Amino acid sequence: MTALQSPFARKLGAFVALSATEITAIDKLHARKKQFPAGRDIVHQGQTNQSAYILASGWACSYKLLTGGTRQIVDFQIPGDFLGLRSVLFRTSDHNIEPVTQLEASEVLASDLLETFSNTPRLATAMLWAASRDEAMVVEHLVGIGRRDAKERTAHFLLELGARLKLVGLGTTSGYDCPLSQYLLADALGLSAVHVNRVLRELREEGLVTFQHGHVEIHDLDALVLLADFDKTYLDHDGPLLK
Amino acid sequence: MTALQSPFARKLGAFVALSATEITAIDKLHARKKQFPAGRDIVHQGQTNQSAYILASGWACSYKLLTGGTRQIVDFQIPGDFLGLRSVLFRTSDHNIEPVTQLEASEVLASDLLETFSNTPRLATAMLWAASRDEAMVVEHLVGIGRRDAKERTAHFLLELGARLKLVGLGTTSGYDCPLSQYLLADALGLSAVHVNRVLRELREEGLVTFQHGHVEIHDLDALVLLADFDKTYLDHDGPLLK
DNA sequence: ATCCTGCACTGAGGCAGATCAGTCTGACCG
DNA sequence: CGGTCAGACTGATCTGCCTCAGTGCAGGAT
Repeated sequence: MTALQSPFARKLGAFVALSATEITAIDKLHARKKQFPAGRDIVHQGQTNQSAYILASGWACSYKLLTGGTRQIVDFQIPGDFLGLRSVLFRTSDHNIEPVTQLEASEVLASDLLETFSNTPRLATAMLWAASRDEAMVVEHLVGIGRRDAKERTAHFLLELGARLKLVGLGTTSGYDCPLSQYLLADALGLSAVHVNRVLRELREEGLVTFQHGHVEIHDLDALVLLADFDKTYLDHDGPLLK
Repeated sequence: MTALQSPFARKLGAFVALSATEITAIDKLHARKKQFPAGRDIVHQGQTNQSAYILASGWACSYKLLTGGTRQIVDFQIPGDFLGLRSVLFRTSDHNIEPVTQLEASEVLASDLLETFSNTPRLATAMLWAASRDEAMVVEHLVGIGRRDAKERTAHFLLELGARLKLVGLGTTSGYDCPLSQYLLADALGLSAVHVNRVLRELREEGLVTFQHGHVEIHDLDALVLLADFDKTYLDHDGPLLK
């Protein structure tokens, strides 16, 4: 797989039209491929001098732990996503990253990243773009948890995930495979697992969307978008923004 | 006021040691100073080709509106903060920005920003740093709204605000001036104004913190930090990270 | 001097969603 | 082949916070 076809390069290319030199620089970031088993955290809160990773295959989630044992999942990462950018920019990590499935990722050292920025500065701009998109998603989650009720929130979550997966070719408008358990969903949506179960049943019984056996099937996209007050402009745009 | 003394330059300087050329570039971004009255939005959701602003004095808030009329305030901005970065990076804004007080800000056009990045690339890296810090704050709010109860959340909010203001010289460990009404607080914390009032009273009666007449007075920092499970590492670090 | 408006503040009652305490199913295993 | 273990699922009960419907007070307008 060449860099241009890697999900990560495709994502950056959507923001900044990439030159041959820049593609080579991205290639170099992919040098150190590693495998991780599901369930064992690869980054811990408070850990210092941590590497970052570019996710090639599998799903991960980033979460924060509170004293009291509860956790809040901030976001899920899918292939092409950058893991732990903040852990390397600041020297210490403020969150944990746990593989949801077995996963394959390229390790990126802090020095690699800063060197890449200094040699191919447009990639720093591209990363700023990508980070801003991630921030927009976190903001959307914040709004969801603060102001949407359980059903709207769940619907919104499933729609956003679908839109993201479609962008990297892992889903269609009508559905996608999703390895998340209801427990993980609960930790992300700020609900109890019990309630997630109930809400999923309601959405299913109303003929909007089915999430069973690791597969999400969207039956009535329009009704779902309406229910969730979903606006995908924050994920989407056409063509590189910087030539 | 020279750029080095402007809160914005001070903030970027905390991430990347700035050269004379870079300081001049920041100076140029401050060329177009503007005034805005309190209460009238300066950026609207869905607006395209919007400028960004560097806040020189006064407070603002960024929020999202939901169909249904409720809003969620995502964050407050204080002097030195960058307003509407996402509105210029993506061509359309996904949020609103409202001045909380009368404010003074320098307008930054999308072209100015991209030109600055291309001429002084290290500033793109510095902005990536600043944006990541902002994201860390949004993540902290997400965790707060998802997993902290009203009292913890309010305490955490007041502590974070204090830490941020201290960094730009507008507050001390024992207190700071704060022009936010309980209604604004409610919109930010995902509570009703009524409940904010109750929580503030409880915090006051327990001798932890007083918020009255536009001033926050922290009486028992340690107890407050304990209650809120507050960890300021995500805001703090010593010295530029990139020489 | 009084009215008016905005903000702080209070109590009663209701509901969304949590918690508890289970059952049921299918996958894996010795 | 039964044992066990994780995840999906359910009903009963509890609770945090909201909503509604107010009062009190200060500063500015008339």
